Amino acid sequence: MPELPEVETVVRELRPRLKNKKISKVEVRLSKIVSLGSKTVSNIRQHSLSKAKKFAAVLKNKEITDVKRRAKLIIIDLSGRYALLVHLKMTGQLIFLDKKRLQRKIKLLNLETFQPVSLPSKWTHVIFYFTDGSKLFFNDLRQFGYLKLVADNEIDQVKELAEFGPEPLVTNFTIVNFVTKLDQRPKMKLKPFLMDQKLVAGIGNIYSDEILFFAKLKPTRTVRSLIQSEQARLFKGIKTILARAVKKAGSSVGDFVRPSGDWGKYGLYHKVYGRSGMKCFRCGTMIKSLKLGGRTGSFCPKCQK
DNA sequence: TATATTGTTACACC
DNA sequence: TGGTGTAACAATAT
Repeated sequence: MPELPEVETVVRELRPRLKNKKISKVEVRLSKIVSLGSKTVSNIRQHSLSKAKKFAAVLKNKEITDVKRRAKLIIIDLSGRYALLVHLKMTGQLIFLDKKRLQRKIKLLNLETFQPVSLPSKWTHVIFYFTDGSKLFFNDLRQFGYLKLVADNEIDQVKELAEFGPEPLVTNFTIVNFVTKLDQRPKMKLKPFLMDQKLVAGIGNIYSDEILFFAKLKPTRTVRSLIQSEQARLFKGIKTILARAVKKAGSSVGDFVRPSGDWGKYGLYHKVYGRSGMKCFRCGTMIKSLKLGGRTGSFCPKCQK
């Protein structure tokens, strides 16, 4: 499940590979995955083209100038004042294969079945072809992810981009900013608070569980109930856990793989996520699971107060 | 076959 | 008006 650390990993590994590459062709195999901003559409002269054809037509011959991240959204900057927004949602993948690896017909391991799969697979919905012979594959088992092509002058109108809260890992996100956010939502429970993209950007189910274990706080505690030292621990937890996870290239839970096909290694360090029914590494108590707002979370009933 | 999965949004309620 | 909580939605595997 790609959250901030996984998306950051994808961006860091794609940036040097994609920068200055020229797109020679885009193949859209499932049109519901792609969309275009209204200004982008109005720039296209051939009105009769299908959405997928328009998408491919605009991208053809564009160069990639940068690859960035905001919250869990990947932003691929393009020449000609366009940007491609990519959201991986639950099961999206971006896999990059250069000419050499394509020729060797390298097979990637499916994380559920551990069977080798070659690309494109039945879950490959969009393929980017570059002029140097390399390819970028967008795969998505659940088909919840999307690729949205927008013009630079309409990027501010992308609602989700405008509404994201602060980036937790930037240095000017301080405890003071964080407490301001806490004060805005006194009644919320801690886990849903952490997962709200408008309050702090980029945290999902895995890292909310891990951050709360680090901070020794129960997911069901209300924001209002936190004393100052607990607010500080929670803030420290956000910074520490996310930074460690980025360092380990994220967690390969579910379908997440890096653009190289390699796994993220932070899953080895999970203390509570996915450990329901197992013993707490710290105190030996059985890790419990709970449902909050329809989401399953795990916590240690003894370590987290 | 019913269920679980997640980020996001729609909507009801106060 | 806006904070809050819940349900619904997308598609698939098991």
